[in-house]
Amino acid sequence: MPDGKAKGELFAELARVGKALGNGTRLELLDLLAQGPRSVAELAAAAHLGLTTASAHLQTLKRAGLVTTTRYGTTVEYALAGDDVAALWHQVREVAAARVTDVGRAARTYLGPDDTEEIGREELLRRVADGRAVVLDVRPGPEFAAGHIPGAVSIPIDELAGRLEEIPADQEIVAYCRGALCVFSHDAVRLLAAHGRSAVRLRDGFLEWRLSGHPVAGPALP
Amino acid sequence: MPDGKAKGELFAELARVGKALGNGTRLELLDLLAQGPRSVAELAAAAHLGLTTASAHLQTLKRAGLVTTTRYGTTVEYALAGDDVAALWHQVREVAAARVTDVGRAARTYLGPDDTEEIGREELLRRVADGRAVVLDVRPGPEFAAGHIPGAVSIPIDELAGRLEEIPADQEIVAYCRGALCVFSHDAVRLLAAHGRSAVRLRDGFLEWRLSGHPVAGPALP
DNA sequence: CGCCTCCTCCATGAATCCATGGAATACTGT
DNA sequence: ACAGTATTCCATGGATTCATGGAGGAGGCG
Repeated sequence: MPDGKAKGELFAELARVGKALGNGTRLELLDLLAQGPRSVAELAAAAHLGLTTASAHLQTLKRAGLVTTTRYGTTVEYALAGDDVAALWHQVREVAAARVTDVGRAARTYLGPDDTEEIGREELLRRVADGRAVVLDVRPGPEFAAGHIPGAVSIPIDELAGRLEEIPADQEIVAYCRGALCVFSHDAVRLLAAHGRSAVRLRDGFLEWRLSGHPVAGPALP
Repeated sequence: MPDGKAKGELFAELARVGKALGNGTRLELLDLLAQGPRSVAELAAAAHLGLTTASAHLQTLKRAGLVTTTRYGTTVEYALAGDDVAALWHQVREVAAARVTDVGRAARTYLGPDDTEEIGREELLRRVADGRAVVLDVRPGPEFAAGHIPGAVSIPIDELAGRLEEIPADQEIVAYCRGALCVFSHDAVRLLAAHGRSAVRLRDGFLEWRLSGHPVAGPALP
């Protein structure tokens, strides 16, 4: 069977994509990049990594074709190579959540108790159309700027406690953040509830909103 | 930031799925399993692997939750854990084909020259409905038995040369095999063309047929 | 040109992965 | 219980990966 070598090479090339996904730190960087382009230093800070460590992992991702780089002066901006990569990352999470029992446990540990109500994307649209709810984006400012749900108000989770009065008191609040693995919206709903506000959480987050074809305001990914 | 540990653990758990995809041999096994359940010995033979090597990789896949095992007497049958895993494998291939330039080159080397005509799934259905074409499944017998396109005729590629007369001469032939990375249908179309038959190839293969929600004959995956 | 910022390259030791044989286990049939 | 088959467990050496420091570009600015 002379094609044994060619076949092995083909699968080895495919495995480069898999290898890139085989490290928790890289997945964390990928999750951040799914929200929008970032520089190396920003990514390192957001993921609590050393600069060289972050750079090394980003280059691994780049070699696997999952991210691209653009130079702006001295800074290098990394971005997801395309929405197919975001879809891949989403599918990894889907499979892991469904098949790896420890993922469910780890997710509950990270996200906290299951004490917040969540609604789906269609329900969000319905409540907004009815004028019943305001949509609150609690991600960091730059991520909101890179793209968000149309009509959403941006109050990063760090500033939420001090800016409560900016949210109309007579409306229900629907908070969202990055995605299913993001803790911000959980924290936001708890904080709002503690202040007597009626708040629910969007199931999943902005990544899934975008992947499911819903409209996005602000610059889109290339 | 006290949740740093929990977050790291969560991503590390997710990375177990990625790690499982980070080896060409395992991807090859996954590709075979996407066609239907198989025993360890069958998989080892199909992928030209040592028995212990195949067993070790299959257990890695199992630990990552991508496959399940069922015991039948002394033999252990491995199967994909679900269609979400097949979708993940498909998405890996999509991204790799689009983003890793070497994958395109390796695929061409493996699949051979681009000398065969291919048609899409809808076009296949149209030609069959018109009575113009017969559908030919050239995968090994057990894979056909595990599931196939309704109405397809099974002639494994190894036996095709000796069973040409079984195919009606007045019809066009649409050959398919496992998926986009499977060489059988390419070879089949070349062989049929060399014998003066009018033959085209289904784009992609059975995996994509099933994932896109088209009907399947024979036992389906759990 | 010097100097600063941002990032990449290089080297290193610890840890992990990989393929592979030989031994051990699980189950079947007699 | 015994022999036979299918699979897993175990040990091993070689290769790869990982995090992290320090040196080395690349580009902007005075």
